[in-house]
Amino acid sequence: MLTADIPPNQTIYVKNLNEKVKKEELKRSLYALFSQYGRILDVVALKTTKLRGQAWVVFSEVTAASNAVRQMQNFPFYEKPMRIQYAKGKSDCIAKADNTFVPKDKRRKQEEKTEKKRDTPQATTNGARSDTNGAPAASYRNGRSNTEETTPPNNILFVQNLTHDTTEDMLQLLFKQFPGFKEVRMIDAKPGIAFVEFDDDNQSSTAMQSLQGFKITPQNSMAISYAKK
DNA sequence: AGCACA
Repeated sequence: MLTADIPPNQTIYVKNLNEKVKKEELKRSLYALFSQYGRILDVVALKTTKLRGQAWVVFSEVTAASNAVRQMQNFPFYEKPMRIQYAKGKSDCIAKADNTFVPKDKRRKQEEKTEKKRDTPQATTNGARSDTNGAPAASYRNGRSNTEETTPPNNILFVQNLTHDTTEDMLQLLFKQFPGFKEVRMIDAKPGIAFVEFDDDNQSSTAMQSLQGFKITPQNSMAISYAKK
């Protein structure tokens, strides 16, 4: 009965939204509002009778979702207090990145008790996301959002959420347009990520800001952070 | 109230 016994999910489910707001505007506003908590990979909203007034916001990190659930709870949004929970299932855009995406035909009994995945994505080389996991953290402050508050600047960027067929050449095309670009490095054993090196921190930062969230496919946005030293 | 990805 407790609506809070849903396990953490990098996607949040938002309800009690003002149904008069048009879908595109709603999505843009949700994106803007929740961006302060981390990288948003997707926002889903449908206006069907069953689904209006609700939306899903997909973050690149579960910790971002956790902070959003806590801190934006009851936030007055278009005159109505948002009700936020973790989503019950995995978003398609995540499943696609996972390679666990199942088209809607086998969707019936996918009740496999998530046993041991051999491709244990355990390798969160991502960088110790020392997010405030339990502490209310600085309340959302509007304005210049410093989304990269976790890892100190580095001339090397860490790129995540790439599709598994992304090549160094593709990334080079994107990053070489920025001054100071040196090289792209990928690791065969770890598909989906890459390191991109620049001459200095300022140049890497510029590239990061410009390409942050860049969609390599309609449903895959690159998540860029500084590499760990 | 309502948990999807047209």
